[in-house]
Amino acid sequence: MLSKTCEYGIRATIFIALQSMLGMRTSLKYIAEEIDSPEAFTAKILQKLVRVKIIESSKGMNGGFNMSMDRIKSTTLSEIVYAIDGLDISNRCVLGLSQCSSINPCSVHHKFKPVREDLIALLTKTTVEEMAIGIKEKLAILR
Amino acid sequence: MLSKTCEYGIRATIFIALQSMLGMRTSLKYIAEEIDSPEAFTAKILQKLVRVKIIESSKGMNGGFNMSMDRIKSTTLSEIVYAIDGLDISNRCVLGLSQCSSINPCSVHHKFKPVREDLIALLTKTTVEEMAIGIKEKLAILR
DNA sequence: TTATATTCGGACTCATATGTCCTATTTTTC
DNA sequence: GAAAAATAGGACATATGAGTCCGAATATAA
Ligand code: FES
Ligand code: FES
Repeated sequence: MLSKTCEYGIRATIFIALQSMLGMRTSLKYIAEEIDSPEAFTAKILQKLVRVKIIESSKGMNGGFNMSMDRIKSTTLSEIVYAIDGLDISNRCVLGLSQCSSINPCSVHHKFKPVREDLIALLTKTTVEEMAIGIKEKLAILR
Repeated sequence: MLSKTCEYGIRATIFIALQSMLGMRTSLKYIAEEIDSPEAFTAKILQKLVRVKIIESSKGMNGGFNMSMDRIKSTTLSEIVYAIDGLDISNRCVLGLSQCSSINPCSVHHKFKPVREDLIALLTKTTVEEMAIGIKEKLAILR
């Protein structure tokens, strides 16, 4: 469904947002511990998220990653997924046809379309803020 | 979502079913042409489907693959997916937590659960027969 | 019985995803 | 200015998924 890269990326973003909401910058090391991910690999993913400006980083002592309140409120799951895994999740034919189209549909296209639309709605409507609050309120976990 | 192996496996099964409904056994070569898949790789996938008895094979001249009318009617998409990709699609946490559970949910569990249930319903309720008829009626394509 | 057409299955290759390591760069603290 | 603490980024390593090759087994037809 999602690549591991993407899974780590989402969990890391949620944790960074949570810390940012408490006014704190977070180090890679702490992030990797808290989301139970390989540190060096997570570093690569965070670099990517910095480049697309979903999160911010600062080097040096007391450096680390953070997210602006604006970004926390406006960033949706879909942006993270698209940045890391691309558009396949919204576009790709379930049966692997080179194009997914209602005009030349595969054998499950018509049944699958609404399910996929629900999935896309989930991604585009779920904000990082919402997820971070879920963690804060202990309604969800990150590891 | 589905592995390529699984995509090829499903498309091959649909085509074998279609041919079986016309009373014909189908050779690997013809299957690979019709579903636009690499022949040797498809062979491996079909071997697996034979082992789990979703399709049948016979060697030698005029050999090939076929499916009993019983199997065509009773086999669902989910059986093919589970046989090839395993249960991950129904079980795995979207955010990669080691367990997906409502008691210790990840940040999207509650929103994702109904979508996944719809997906599982799609898989368990869609029969090979239904898909083969769709191809026969030219309502869907295989390549 | 021999030639031919087919699947079976093991060993291999290739591509991509996942993950590690090491050095450079930047920033803060002393 | 030097030491320390952090991210950046390239090169490398490993695992898995995707795909190929080839000989063995089997069935049919002449
Ligand atoms: S054509 Fe296959 S999902 Fe749309
Ligand atoms: S816990 Fe993540 S999807 Fe259920």
